Amino acid sequence: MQNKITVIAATPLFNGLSPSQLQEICTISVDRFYEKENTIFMEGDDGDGFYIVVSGKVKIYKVALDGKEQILHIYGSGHPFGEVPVFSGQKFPANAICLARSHLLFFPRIAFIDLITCHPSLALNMLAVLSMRLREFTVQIENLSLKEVPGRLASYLLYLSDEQDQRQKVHLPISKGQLASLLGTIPETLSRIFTKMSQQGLISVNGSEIMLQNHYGIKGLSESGKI
Amino acid sequence: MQNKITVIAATPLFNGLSPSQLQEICTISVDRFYEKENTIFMEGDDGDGFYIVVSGKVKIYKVALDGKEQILHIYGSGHPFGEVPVFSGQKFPANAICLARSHLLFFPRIAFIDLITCHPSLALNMLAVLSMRLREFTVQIENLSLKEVPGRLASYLLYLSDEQDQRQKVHLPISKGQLASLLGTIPETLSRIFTKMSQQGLISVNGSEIMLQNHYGIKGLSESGKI
DNA sequence: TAAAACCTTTGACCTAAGTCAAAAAAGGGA
DNA sequence: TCCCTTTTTTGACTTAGGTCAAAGGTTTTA
Repeated sequence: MQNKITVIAATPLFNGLSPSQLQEICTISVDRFYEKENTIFMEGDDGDGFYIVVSGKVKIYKVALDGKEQILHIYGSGHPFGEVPVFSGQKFPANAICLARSHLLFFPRIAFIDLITCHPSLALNMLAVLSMRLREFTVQIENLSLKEVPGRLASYLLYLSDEQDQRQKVHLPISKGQLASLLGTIPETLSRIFTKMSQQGLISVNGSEIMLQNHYGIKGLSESGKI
Repeated sequence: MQNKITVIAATPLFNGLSPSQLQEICTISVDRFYEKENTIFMEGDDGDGFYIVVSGKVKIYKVALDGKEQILHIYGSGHPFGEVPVFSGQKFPANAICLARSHLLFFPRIAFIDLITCHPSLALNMLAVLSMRLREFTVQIENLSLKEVPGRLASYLLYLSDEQDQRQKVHLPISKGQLASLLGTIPETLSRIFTKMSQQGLISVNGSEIMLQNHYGIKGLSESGKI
């Protein structure tokens, strides 16, 4: 299981831990394999541990009664998720499903809490992870409440540009339908906004490749939130 | 400073700590007093510690360029806030202002991290606090994205009903203008929805006293999210 | 390679909720 | 108590974005 210790060592959550501590962490983790579309957990389930993505892609989301969904996160290699029930003692607040064949590590609650209790720096790392997630949520709330859909799309494109370290061209890592759900809208609306932004010369779209033609204009749109 | 140790002892964050540990916590905390409308910190400021409300009321919020605001939390006695920069090492992700004369305790970052390092149960408590906050944010995102304004208001009234342990009558703890901002809308829209829900016999409104006439109907509205 | 299944786009239409303006009501000193 | 300020409500209007339906495109699979 070469992969496993490599991913553990590269995960920010385990930054700064000694090799023996990493080995300990590796020992308590359990490999879990999922096919595409497999559900990992559902809102309201009891959580007796959390996960880290080794490979694949995981979607964390909420659903309304009418079926509309809001994506909270999409996580790839190295990202932990599902920690809330571990520390709050409550149920999962959202659903998790695989968007691709995935290899996850599962960390059982009890063993992990023991580990945290002995290793303060692991506790501080986990506090940092949750804090970063809180920050991400404040951004998402700001986007949903204070920006219109074009502003949210502009923000997302800039986020991708930054993440992929590409100033000109970005690649959408998910389908446009899923992107609509991440941005709190529907595919039809997103499609129209891609068209409008193309007409305005801000971007040009070719499938899931987006050319950022006017970085400055996109930035303005993302900050003002309105057209 | 009788108040101070009493509040510290009653705060969930410090649950299960020994009297001597509580004393230690009391020692590192710094009293801070604010008038109504005083700013505590602003988005982008550096944070070198976090706060707990002893008395008064604090609003955590984001603002758009056009001045529209979205309230993230309103905190009263016993609630900690402003922890994100302490653990993430980044700036404050939102603004904090007092809605009334307030007495706060400030916990300097360095001293508190030392304390956490020595007391694993304090670390676990803080992890629980952040986890609960993540859960609250998922609810807020769900409300903003998957519910219409009447559904959000219904949810909020049920939340108050639960918190105030009053099945029939609830008291709005903030002005209707601030409530609009908490629910991600504007005062005019909120006012119209109060009127509509009254006409439907769900509630009756008398200033900031709301009678819940049809608990079952309100629940349905809050769950479906749509009228 | 054809056919099926799925994803994306376009068009026509509708509606929740925002904007602007003004009136009404409620607090808060002096 | 009265006046001034702030908050809340009401009305007329606009609009972002959702709904429904159908047409192109892609990708998968048999």
